[in-house]
Amino acid sequence: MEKKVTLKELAKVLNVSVATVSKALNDSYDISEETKIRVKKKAKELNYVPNIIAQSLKLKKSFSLGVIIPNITDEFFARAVHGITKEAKENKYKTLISISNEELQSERESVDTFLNSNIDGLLISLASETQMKKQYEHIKKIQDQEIPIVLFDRVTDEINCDKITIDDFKSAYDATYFLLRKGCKNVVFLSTISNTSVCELRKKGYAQALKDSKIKVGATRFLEVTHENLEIELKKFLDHEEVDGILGADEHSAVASLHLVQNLGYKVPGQISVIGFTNGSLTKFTVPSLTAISQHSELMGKNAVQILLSRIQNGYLDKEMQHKIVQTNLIQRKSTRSKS
Amino acid sequence: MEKKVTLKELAKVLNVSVATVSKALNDSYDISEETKIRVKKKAKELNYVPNIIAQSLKLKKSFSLGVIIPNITDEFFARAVHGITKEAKENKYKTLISISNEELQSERESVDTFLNSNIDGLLISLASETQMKKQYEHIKKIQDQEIPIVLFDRVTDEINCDKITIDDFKSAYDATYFLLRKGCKNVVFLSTISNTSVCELRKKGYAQALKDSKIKVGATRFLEVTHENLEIELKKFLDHEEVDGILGADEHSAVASLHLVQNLGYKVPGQISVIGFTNGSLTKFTVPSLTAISQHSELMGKNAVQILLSRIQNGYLDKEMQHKIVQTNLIQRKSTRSKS
DNA sequence: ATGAAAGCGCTAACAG
DNA sequence: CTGTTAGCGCTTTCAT
Repeated sequence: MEKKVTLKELAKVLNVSVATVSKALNDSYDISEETKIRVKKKAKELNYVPNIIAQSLKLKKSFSLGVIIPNITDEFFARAVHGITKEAKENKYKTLISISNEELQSERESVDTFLNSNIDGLLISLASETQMKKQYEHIKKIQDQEIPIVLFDRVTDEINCDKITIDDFKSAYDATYFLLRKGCKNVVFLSTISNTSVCELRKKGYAQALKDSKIKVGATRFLEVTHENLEIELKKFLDHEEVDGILGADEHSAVASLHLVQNLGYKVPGQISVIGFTNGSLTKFTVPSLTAISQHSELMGKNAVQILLSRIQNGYLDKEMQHKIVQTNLIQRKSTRSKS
Repeated sequence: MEKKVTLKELAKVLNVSVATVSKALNDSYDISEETKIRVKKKAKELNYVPNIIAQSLKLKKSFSLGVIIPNITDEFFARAVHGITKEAKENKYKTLISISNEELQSERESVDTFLNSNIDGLLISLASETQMKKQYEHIKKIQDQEIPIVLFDRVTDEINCDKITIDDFKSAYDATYFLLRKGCKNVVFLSTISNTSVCELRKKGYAQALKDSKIKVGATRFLEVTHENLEIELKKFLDHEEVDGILGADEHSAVASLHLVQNLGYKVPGQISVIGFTNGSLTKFTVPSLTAISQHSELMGKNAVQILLSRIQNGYLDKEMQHKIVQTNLIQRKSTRSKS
């Protein structure tokens, strides 16, 4: 085993003090060019790598960011994580990932772990249970330590911190409007992500679009289901109600409903049009391909890190908390009619 | 800001030494029951949390595992990460995640980061570029430090460490055999994950199944493409060749080909049957639903952590390296004929 | 049963 | 420009 070389050893070999070596390596002002070069050369030669743990202890800074996401199989979050890890890496930060599985308790545990790991900042998208129960003391606990937080996607007004989301209201509004413009009159809102802030905002956007419609359209109808009962609930619903458009609040509800209604004999988009949030990599392989709202999740992750790092570097209360909006766009495919 | 309480402060409040507090909290033998209780009570009262950084420095152990995966949008890896983080958390280990994006250089950088973060162990699924170029010095560098490694899914014989995979050969063999049994005669092997160990093994399994066939079947045909050119290459291929079965080496190739061949007018499963590796959550929503090989990726992640932790706890060279095989199974859906 | 002291590897006053 | 010293928070011998 190749033993790790420390500052002390470097110092001995170079016949200087530990302090000098440390300063030289950190490009301190008060070290001569000459010795800097000498030290750096030797450091490279002996394959010196600084011990981050020791640095952390001394500097009270761990160069690590905590990340908590509700789940990772949803491609939205998978891509967000990709953006996050990439941007963090480029800034020499490590990322500690924790998946809450939509559970409040799990989120609390992660916070505790992160807290005694001395993370420098936290990125979190809230679990549905957390949003439903409106329990945020664990988040406040982080803020008590003056550790900056960036909430992304699933946010709440009850926490004062930087935030980044899409414009859920507007995106849903636009998508609904799009369906109406194509001639749909009876659009239903379908979701498997009840109790999340994004779902609530999307519901409002959808409702407002119906309300603003100049032509007469059906009432607002919300169908909130789970992955498990989606099929049975939607079927029941279709038995009673006239439906010619579905707005899926998440990728799963869109893909699953697209599948189901066709199995039930409806033509898509002939009789029913479907639009879904989240433009996952498989949406283009459904039959027909799915019209979807692209959320640019990777970009959101990247921006979230940037905001967090700037907060870390400039101090906790440097300036007003910001809420950044990432643009979305509607990718038109074949699950919606092409003309009214 | 609520200041963090340290051992020193606890000691002062309790009128004992720092050493005593530390030992009491760690349930050391040579502390009286009485003081243990007293100390623990006070610790809880003052909300004491140990500083892991300091512990790490002292114990030369960071309680963190490094994880490197080739990508995260592939549901196989997303689920594996889920299994990993969950199992690690239950054992009080943190997970540092890095995505190599299939690039060797990125893998190297991650290794360096991990190395000076003093990870206690590494979980890695190799990037395709790494496997293609057979460059493993960065991995050896980890082993030089006697940090245990578990290779999962994408492995190589050139690294002596614990491994966990599915039986790629057998799974492909069985899937191919399944197609033949259903009457397919001209099965093509389609992959977008060329240059990976898993792809090579699956190719061999497929080839062997054709070879072992008692009835006369077409020759082995491998079609290795990228996400980008899959469509054009497969189309070209179908123009010249007779095909009544497709074995997709990865989810993407299966889903994309299922989609394409139907667009080209073939009936599935009437004229062409399709099987894919990785039983992602959307495969059941393709039309027709996709027969797939379930890889139990979450379980694989969990087991990988267990193996790694046992190696960490029992020492680097405790016993022979093991190669664990996770069972797969074929989920029969509608993209393959139901009888011959 | 408890405590004093050393030290993990590093940084940063401060002194020279 | 360089070195001495103290100390980050913790664990662990070794005395007592």
